[in-house]
Amino acid sequence: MTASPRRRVTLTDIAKACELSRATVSLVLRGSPLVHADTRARVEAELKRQGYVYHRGAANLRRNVSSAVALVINDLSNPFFAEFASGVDEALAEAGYVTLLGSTGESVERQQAVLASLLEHDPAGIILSPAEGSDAARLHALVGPRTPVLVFNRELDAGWDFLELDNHHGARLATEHLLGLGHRRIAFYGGHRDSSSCRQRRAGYREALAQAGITPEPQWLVESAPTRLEAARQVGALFVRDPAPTAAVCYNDAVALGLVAGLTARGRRAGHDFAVVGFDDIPEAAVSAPPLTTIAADPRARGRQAAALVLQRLQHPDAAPARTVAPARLMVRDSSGHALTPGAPR
Amino acid sequence: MTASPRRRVTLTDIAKACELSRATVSLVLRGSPLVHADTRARVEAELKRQGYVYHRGAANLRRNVSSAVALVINDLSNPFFAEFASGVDEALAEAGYVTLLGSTGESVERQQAVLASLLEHDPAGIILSPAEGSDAARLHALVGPRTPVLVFNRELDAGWDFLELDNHHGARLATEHLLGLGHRRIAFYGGHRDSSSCRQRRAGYREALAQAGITPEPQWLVESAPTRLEAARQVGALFVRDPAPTAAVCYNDAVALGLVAGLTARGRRAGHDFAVVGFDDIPEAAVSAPPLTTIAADPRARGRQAAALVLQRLQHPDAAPARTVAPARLMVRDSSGHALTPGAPR
DNA sequence: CTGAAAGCGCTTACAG
DNA sequence: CTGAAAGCGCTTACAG
Repeated sequence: MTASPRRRVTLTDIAKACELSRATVSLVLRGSPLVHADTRARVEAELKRQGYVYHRGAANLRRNVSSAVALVINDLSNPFFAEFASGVDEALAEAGYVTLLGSTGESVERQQAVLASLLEHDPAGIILSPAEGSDAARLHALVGPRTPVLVFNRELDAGWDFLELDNHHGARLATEHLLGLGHRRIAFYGGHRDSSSCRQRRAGYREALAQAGITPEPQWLVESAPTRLEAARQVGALFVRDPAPTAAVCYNDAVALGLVAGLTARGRRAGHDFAVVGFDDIPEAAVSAPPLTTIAADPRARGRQAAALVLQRLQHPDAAPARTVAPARLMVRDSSGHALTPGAPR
Repeated sequence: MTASPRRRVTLTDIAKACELSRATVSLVLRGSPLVHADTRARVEAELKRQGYVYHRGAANLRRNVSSAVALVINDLSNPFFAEFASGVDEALAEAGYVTLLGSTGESVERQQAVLASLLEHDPAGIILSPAEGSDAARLHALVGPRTPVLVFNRELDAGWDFLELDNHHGARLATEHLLGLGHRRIAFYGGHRDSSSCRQRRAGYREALAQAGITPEPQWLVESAPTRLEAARQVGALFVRDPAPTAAVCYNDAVALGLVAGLTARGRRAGHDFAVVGFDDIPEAAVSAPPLTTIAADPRARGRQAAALVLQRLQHPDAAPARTVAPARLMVRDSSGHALTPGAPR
């Protein structure tokens, strides 16, 4: 580790110093059993002495392989995606891959630009959580047939592998939980109707209500951007007319926490006079006040799963596209409160 | 965009199809004005027709440049780092660089491994938020003299650029705010004594207290892992003996939110009978219940700044290492409550 | 304005 | 067990 000059130390430098060919040094690097033990030791000492750093890009170019996987998500400041990215990166690192990060900020145009840029770095595969409004054909034309894509979270009809959360079933579980506690006027709060995950969650909610003989009223369906702040701002919409809902299934936890905050600001208490269920089980859900009843999606585990699926696809490029459904689990905490006492809020 | 075979389309393919040399096609790609307009048009049509994707790795190898920057952080599931990473990625993408992600999970050993792996991908520079207990000499030996490093958040005596938060001043601001509200028994809550950012924040806290003629008692100094959950568990330590503190400066927002939750669990209300100030201003701070008074570090802006600093270093490899201090700003919200009424909680 | 040639740092049959 | 040679996909002086 001499305080060497700026020039990169290459295989050729090591070969020269050891009076060997580059081929032999390369064999040492790749751990070939062909090399004589003494030669190996000499080379390894010299590698260390000169502070050699393997140039994986050059090797990959020659071998026609890639050791990178691109991860394209909406935005890391959404904790769900941060956890997801964390899981992806962890699993990829374990498998010897490096993660190339890209954020779309939920913009279809930025998504095209980001993908185009990442593709130039020759990723072995892509994990893509599509921006809202993505056009499958356009994406497919951009990515081409050589790079496998694992789509996460939002369906995309592009013939790629798909890892989906069980949105429908999760929302059913949430709604049935509230019905079981005696609620009859249950809102579906937050999210945009045109997002596929939101549509699926609403469908599960409607199905559970229908089975209980209930048709949701317009006032029970409140849209909002899927952020805490926006959700907090919309709370008034639930209470414009009596009788107002007594409970809400929320599009996600961010929205649920916003709803809780908005209720507090209006002098109501989640878990006491209004029951709230979230979706995602982000880390804050367990420690918010009150702790949030929610549907666990375990984004970190989903990240690991996405990494595993894309790596598996690299082994079997010609297998049929797979659809994987990640299970949803109800986590009961305080925000959904206790059973409604008969005759309480009518 | 023909549904082409699996083989990669290269410059050579385009050159052949256009009956030109690879050199000319390369000039088209790089936008050289030398090429005749007609030739350019022909080439560009063919590039599109065959779905050509530029292989930046090969070009970089030949040109001896790199278009990647490595970002090594503790963990994306910490929202502070998620925001930071988001800002880094955004600014790097704008400058035409791609972000290589690495997480240490606060382990010095994983940090060595992650860096070694990332270095093999030949990053132009590294943005490193060092794991606790990092050894500067060991890191320097690993990275070598060729790759510039921008250290973020925790000081590291390795002769690299350093972007630091103004921890000392921030904690002073927080403490003076509480003193100004009439508090005299002010705790410093959370964090580990051996982390440099924690030491600096404590020093600012002590300095402000000293200036008010106050010496902190042992009971006022509570250590905890810097997470919400751990912080919530330690709350009892503040109240083991009377008189207990009436306010706390927290190591960071995660800890502050944990403290708020712990207080609630013990029947106390942050902002009413106990004043809480956080540090970082993570997104939740503004929307928690109660909203958190805190020191804004604006991690996304810090991320952009870190990216700018490392890119600037690439232009001036031989300039002296720079230390940049990012300003701290007090954000007053509800968790620090109103002025103590004289004679209230003694 | 275009082409022939060399080379970035590595690997991999193929000889010996 | 080791070496000479070709080649991955690109760029860049240098000629013409």
